[in-house]
Amino acid sequence: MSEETFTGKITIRDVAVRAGVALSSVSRVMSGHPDVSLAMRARVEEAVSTLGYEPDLIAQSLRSGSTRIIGFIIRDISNPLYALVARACEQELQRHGYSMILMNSDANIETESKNFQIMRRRRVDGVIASLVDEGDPSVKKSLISLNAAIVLLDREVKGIHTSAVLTNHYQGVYEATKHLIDAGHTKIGFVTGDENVYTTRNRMRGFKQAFGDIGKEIDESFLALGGFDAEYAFVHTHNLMTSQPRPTALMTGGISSTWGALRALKEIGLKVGEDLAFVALDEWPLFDIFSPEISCVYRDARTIGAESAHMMLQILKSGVQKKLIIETKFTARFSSGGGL
Amino acid sequence: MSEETFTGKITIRDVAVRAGVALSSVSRVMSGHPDVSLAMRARVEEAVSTLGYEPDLIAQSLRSGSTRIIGFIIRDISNPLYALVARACEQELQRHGYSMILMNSDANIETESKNFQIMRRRRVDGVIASLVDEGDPSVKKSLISLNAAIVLLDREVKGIHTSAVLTNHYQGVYEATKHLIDAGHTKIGFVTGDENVYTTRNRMRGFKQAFGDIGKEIDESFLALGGFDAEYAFVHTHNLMTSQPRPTALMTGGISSTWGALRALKEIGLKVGEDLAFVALDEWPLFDIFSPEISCVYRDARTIGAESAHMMLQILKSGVQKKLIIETKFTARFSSGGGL
DNA sequence: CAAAATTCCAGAATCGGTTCCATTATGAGT
DNA sequence: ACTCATAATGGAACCGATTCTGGAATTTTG
Repeated sequence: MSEETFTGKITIRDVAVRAGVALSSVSRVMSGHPDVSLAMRARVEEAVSTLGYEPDLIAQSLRSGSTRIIGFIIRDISNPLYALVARACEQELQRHGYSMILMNSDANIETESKNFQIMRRRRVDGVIASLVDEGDPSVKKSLISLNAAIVLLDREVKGIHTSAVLTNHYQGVYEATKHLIDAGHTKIGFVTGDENVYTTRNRMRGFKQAFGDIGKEIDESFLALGGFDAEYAFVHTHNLMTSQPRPTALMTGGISSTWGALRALKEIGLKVGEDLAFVALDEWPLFDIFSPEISCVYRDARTIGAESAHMMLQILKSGVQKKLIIETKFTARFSSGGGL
Repeated sequence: MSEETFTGKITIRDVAVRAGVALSSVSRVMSGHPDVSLAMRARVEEAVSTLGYEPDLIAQSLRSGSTRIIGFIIRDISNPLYALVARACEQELQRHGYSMILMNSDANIETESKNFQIMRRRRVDGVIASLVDEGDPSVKKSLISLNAAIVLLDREVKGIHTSAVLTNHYQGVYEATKHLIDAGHTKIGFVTGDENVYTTRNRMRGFKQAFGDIGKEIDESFLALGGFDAEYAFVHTHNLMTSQPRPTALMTGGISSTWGALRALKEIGLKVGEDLAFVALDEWPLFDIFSPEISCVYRDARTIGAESAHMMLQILKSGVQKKLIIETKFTARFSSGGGL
């Protein structure tokens, strides 16, 4: 009685002593090994429940080589889209007995590299990541030396075969651009991150295709593909919209970019849906209370999160790697009118 | 050469062999123990760098008893305020060699309880948590049996002394309410979560105080304190604003509540700042591009995150527990006008 | 009823480190 | 030169589990 009250940490040893059996027998009972008699099972279970024994996951990890931890590396969890992905992913992992270690790379390739190193040293079973820059030479090394399962989020690394959840931005952006072109726009600004990631390249494909359809080239001077952060979008939206000639329509890729751009437009005094046509790529849950309503290309973040977890679990269980494409959908609202 | 290329995992043993010294010596060099000669240090370091040895954190954890992992349990990471807290916290922990395991309790007391159990079994060094319900009997047990450092976010648990980062909601809500009362409002609706958490109780104190100042009691029928989720806020805002008599002003506590309430108002067709005065408790980063602009009570999420990490590190280092109060600030904008 | 097969369990090795202890080599003190 | 303190090192125990091996007890078989 008094022992149970005061003992700091109950180990398998304590259980073995209490039940009067060997360590190995306790282990067998706990893991459901067949070589266990009914009497043995009963004795051990009695001891386990009265002592309140809970196996130590650290010790199990060391011995088994599996930590049941999945790393999750993204640019910034405070981006609502990533937050939704992370949440859905974590729930799904939790359900299968895995925990998630979260790290923000902060759009910094060195931070990301360190994150991978820590994941490696922590011996995580896998990493789900949205890389800062697919092309950086350090990335390939990080992924290989990680020595764990990998699922990429909207990324492709040349020369390495990994599972990935990709988004069909192409379709949504194509439709959005076509929508603008059909309305009469040809001077369309585009503010988003660098082409060193799949996301931007895939979006640009859709953008170019829509122009190609009418036999036109895009005007490079209306492009600002330098960063996903709000600050970059703010500055370049400001520049674009105060230059001559200025775009009559604007697309922004990523929620932070959209935020930065909308701030710039507000400061300049341009009203979306009136003074210019505006389309956001990636929708954010609270967009629906915006006024005027924002036209956007939607993708389901929850599905992305849940599917990335599934793919991870599948690799861990059966080694099967695959790519999954998530569809996007353009919805025209008030903001993509006007501007002409 | 060929060994280095093919070997799967390099252990301290490999290093010891390569350097021709004992395991314990390698360990001493790695940990910076003083009992190491210059020659020894050089030999070991040579071996370490040519083999690319990295100590295994699992093994270190098992032996040392410290995992250098901090658990982070919140209702929902997709709440932007929590996301900002988590991000700042993670950065600060990372900087000091700690990693963060993230878990969403999903506003569910049982999920939260399981989360604590897993944290315990993973032997995390500490947990930073925003509890679902301070009063639930299981919570106290969870916290005690966790056997780790604890920092609570905006929570107080009776009978347990823990560190905590608290917010002075009182002041901000008091000012906001006074602002509405001064404008002539007496029928003020309040939609937020349950009083089983410090956050709501502290907010209600400010709310009541402002009424007390003018010798009035609050009207309980305008209160809806049942949940922080958007759905609850949507339903109860709808109810409140379509009943007779209806409030002329509305306050919502928490970003999800604000979202749900704004959706309901939009659906009903009531314009904030005109048809009713509106104040949001908790501001989120993208508020600034809203139109009309929302009056709100602000608290700095980044500071909360960074400070919670600091407090955690301090407990771990020196065992010092303390409470910290974060101030709030009410800013009147367009939305809190009108309604009369 | 003896031999063979089965069932069940204890003991030891192992995962990859850290740390205590004993031992040897070195230098200082007288 | 001899003792004593000090510095540096190797060896072994240990953290808390899992799993392999071998043997005892029990059951099946000829």
